[in-house]
Amino acid sequence: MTTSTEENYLKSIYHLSVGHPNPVLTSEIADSLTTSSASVTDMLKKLSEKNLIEYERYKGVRITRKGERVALSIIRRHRLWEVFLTDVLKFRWDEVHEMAEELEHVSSDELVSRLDAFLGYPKVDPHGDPIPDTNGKLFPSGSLSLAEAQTAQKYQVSGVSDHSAGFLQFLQKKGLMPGVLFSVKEIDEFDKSMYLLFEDNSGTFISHEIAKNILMKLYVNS
Amino acid sequence: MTTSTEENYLKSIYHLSVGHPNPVLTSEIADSLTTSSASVTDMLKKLSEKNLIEYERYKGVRITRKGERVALSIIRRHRLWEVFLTDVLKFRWDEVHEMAEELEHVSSDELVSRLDAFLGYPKVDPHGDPIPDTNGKLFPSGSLSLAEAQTAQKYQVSGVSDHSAGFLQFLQKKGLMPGVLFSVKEIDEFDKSMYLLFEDNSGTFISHEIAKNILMKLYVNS
DNA sequence: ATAATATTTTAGAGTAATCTAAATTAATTA
DNA sequence: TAATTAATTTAGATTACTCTAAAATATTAT
Ligand SMILES: [Mn+2]
Ligand SMILES: [Mn+2]
Ligand SMILES: [Mn+2]
Ligand SMILES: [Mn+2]
Repeated sequence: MTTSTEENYLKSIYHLSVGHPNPVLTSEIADSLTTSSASVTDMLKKLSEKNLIEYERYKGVRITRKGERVALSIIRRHRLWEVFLTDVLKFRWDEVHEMAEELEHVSSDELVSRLDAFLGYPKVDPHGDPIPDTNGKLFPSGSLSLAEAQTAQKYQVSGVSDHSAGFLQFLQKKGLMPGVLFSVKEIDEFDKSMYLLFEDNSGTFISHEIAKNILMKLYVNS
Repeated sequence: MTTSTEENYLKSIYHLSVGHPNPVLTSEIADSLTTSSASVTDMLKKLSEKNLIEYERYKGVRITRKGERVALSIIRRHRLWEVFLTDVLKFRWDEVHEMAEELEHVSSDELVSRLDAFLGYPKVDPHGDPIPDTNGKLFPSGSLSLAEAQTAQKYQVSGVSDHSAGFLQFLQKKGLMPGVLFSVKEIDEFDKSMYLLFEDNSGTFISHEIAKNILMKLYVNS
């Protein structure tokens, strides 16, 4: 039905769409897939023909419900495989993306659903991104940026908005992985840098630029 | 380096080669991959160019050491994924082949080696076929056909030579899976059909045609 | 509003894999 | 040995995806 290439395009278009009401531009897709605009135009015609996107030349592209369903199913597979790679095969969170990029195209639905069950129906992937359910429903995590954190509050790291291997390795080193509890001891009023305090009373210093790419939630004792 | 298609061709050529000293014929490859002879000829030229096979037109094809190494690495991946699918995700042995056929092309070597470790370094796949090691070494199982079984001997099912889903389901029903112990109660002198006796004193009847496609080993108490 | 610039599309071509039909070569039969 | 049959290869097309360069359209600046 859909080729791996079509799936990658749909995923890219979906990710570029979410939270942006305007149509996605040809050049944005080309950038995100590191391919030429000419190739993108060809593919847009093909996806449009299959009613997976709405495409008007020179006007950009909007994903349809049908296209979104395909995109979410690939995203589900991608994130479930990432959980498998970290939790079961013990890969680091900065190593799993490339492998999941291949595994997500393995076509069996039954395989995905058994994998989901084996992993214990995880809600988020190793980067804190939510895993769509079988019906393509995605529950928003309600996270906010660490840059918005206040002192005298307890927070929990819930994800990242920069997924690059370098950034992930940096956070690993700092101990800022999803799940980790912390409070903000001090915020510098000039450059907005922060000193974070962990549960064990150790701490770490992070710049505002870094903080912007870390997601967190207010932590409430259960 | 090698595309999925090239890998499938090499695997097919390898399987058709093993135990047959004569070169593999174009038509045999076409049959085994259900493709046209014209397509096979094209691919043979390409694989020959890459020194993965030795090809002389009209004379058939022989796999090189280099080609064999690639084939064995794909076979290793295929069989390890099959173990994962049966042992971990609890698929039946007749369901796993098609999925493994896709998973075997996922390229990460580190993934394969972690999977191997997670599975406990299995020696054989769910169908009793041996799993090549990292260096592409394949230890022959030393199995023989159930058709050669004698009465008053204790045997263990060790594999199959027919891998079709129908045959596997049939054996499942009969309780003749790899690992099962049995002895032969009776062999009909006219049609060579057999009555097999299991450990729990239950038994089953099988024709000579079926027996030929079941592999076994003499069982010695440890 | 016109010109300059940026973006997008089209044109034309290439690679990988596939097919059918025709031509070639090999094997079998008479 | 010659004719017939079978197997294999070549020729010519097709589909999916990609590229560069040129043409078309849209946006921005003067
Ligand atoms: Mn992908
Ligand atoms: Mn992820
Ligand atoms: Mn395969
Ligand atoms: Mn197998």
